[in-house]
Amino acid sequence: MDTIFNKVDAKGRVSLPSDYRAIVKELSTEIVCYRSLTAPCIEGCTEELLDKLATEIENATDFFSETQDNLTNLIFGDAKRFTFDSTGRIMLTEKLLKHANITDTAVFVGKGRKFQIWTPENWEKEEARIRAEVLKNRPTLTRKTEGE
Amino acid sequence: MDTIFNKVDAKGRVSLPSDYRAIVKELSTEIVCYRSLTAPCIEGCTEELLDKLATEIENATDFFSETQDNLTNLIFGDAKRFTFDSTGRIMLTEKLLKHANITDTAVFVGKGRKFQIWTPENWEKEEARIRAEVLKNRPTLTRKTEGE
DNA sequence: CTATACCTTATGGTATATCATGGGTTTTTA
DNA sequence: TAAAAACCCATGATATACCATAAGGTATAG
Repeated sequence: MDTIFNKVDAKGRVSLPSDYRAIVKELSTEIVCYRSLTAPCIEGCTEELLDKLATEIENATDFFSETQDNLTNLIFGDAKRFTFDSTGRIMLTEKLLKHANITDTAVFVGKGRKFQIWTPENWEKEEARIRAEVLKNRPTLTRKTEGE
Repeated sequence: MDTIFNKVDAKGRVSLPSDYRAIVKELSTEIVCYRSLTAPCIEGCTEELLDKLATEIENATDFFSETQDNLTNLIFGDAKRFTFDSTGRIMLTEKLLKHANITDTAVFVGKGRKFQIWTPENWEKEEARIRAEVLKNRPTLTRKTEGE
């Protein structure tokens, strides 16, 4: 949850927001990050969730389907474990940082069970885009959410 | 639940009205707040309610769908947990206060399972708008009740 | 019926704990 | 052996927890 702006220092270190850490901490001290398939940002989650995603893909698509191959290749070929130190920092790789265009500031955006990391500029644009998009389709959304 | 005016101090602290707290207190001491999509106000609810919404979205859309991506970003990127202390206060963030234009007074308005926080001025306008809306529909309402 | 005592709630202030961030040192590895 | 990564400690800022006071409301006793 929440959106948090943290600095990336000269060594490439960045603090994982404490709220984010809290979710993982009980189990371990590591998360998994990979390049987003659809946006110029990094995605992160627990390894547990990624495993779950793997089985979901296996169930959802044909065993021999090209789609499954592509998705698994893209995500699992890219995913890398990051352990955070006693102060809660991780060191992102060049590949990830470059994909998201991050240099000195990382924006952590909560997504429930996973999160994303953006540059301030790109996130600002993305947020505006989403808001416009959702407002346009609001009737549908309202019907769905009003169910509860 | 009625409408309650509370002060916001220099640090952004504001007392959650006791009636509102009572609903949550049995379970926990925290609520979730986020910017309203459609109005200049803050919305609040229990985390439970937000989780429910999240699972609904997960069920209604598939993992890689753009809709799911948009909704989870919008909801969880914006929402933040607020734990209230022994005196029942929470500390609202700059982002939330700014969105609602709140400086020194917060108006709490009950909305069933959730609530809203307005400035006195904006709430006055909103209430007038709602009243006008209801009056517009009054003929229909009257015919219905006269039938009994 | 009124006045007082008690309880709840809001609000102001303060201290403590937590977190993000910077720098230095050691250990690993390429 | 040089560079990078893991580890450790220091510090300033900030949020959180706690205490004290004030105000309003209710119940009970006189």
